Amino acid sequence: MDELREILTGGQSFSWSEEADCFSAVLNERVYRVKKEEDFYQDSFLKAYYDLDFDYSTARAEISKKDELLKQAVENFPTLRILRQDPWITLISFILSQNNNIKRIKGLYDKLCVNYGHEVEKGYYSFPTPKELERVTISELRELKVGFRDRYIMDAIEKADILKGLEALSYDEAEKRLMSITGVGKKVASCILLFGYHRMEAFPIDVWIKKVLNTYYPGKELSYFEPYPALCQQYLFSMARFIKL
DNA sequence: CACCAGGCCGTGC
DNA sequence: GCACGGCATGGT
Repeated sequence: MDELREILTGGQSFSWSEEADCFSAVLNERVYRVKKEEDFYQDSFLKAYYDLDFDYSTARAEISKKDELLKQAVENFPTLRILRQDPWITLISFILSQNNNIKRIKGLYDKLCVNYGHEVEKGYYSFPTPKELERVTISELRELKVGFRDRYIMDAIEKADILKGLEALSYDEAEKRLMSITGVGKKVASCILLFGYHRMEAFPIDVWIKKVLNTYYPGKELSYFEPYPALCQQYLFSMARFIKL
């Protein structure tokens, strides 16, 4: 279950909770419970969510050839993948993520669900829609301990319509529109485009990746990671957290 | 006490 | 355009 833990709770999604014998998430108006990779094959929603159509084996082979660190990464996380998440959920999730750590982001995510989402099964709450958050006040958000991100969330709720139609745009144009939301900079935008729109050309640069790039790839251009920038980035992110640079 | 976490904003140059 | 301080919160 270790690798599944990295994929589901390692920082690309905050929807999943680890329970005694499974991982659970409220998505698509119901609770999903999974224990292993194969559990994703049984349900059409989870199949798409788990990105089963992408040719990961070809990508892994190519990425392994690049260098020793990426080779180790592929060995350590043999079934790593980029989840196909809901754009709205990724927008708010990654606003919450800034200058924050994964454990606390998850805590804030859950508070939003319990306070503003709806119960789809006893004790399980959906992530609130823009409409459910329509009447939220900035002071209510501050009480949930989102901190300085309160006004960013407010702006995101107001501008939620920006998310519609981004699929059709070029990466740069979509990024530009996302960055018109206060609190969405280049890094958060790249996470939304990657995890919410499956834009595999994204390369989110956070504090972990900065350390990896400085330590293992000094002077290298990002084009080094072509043609799988997002996957290389995700492998390196997992490695950085895994090996604790 | 310090420093850090899937950063960004506002200001000053 | 780039550098820098501030920012809420909780953990180490």
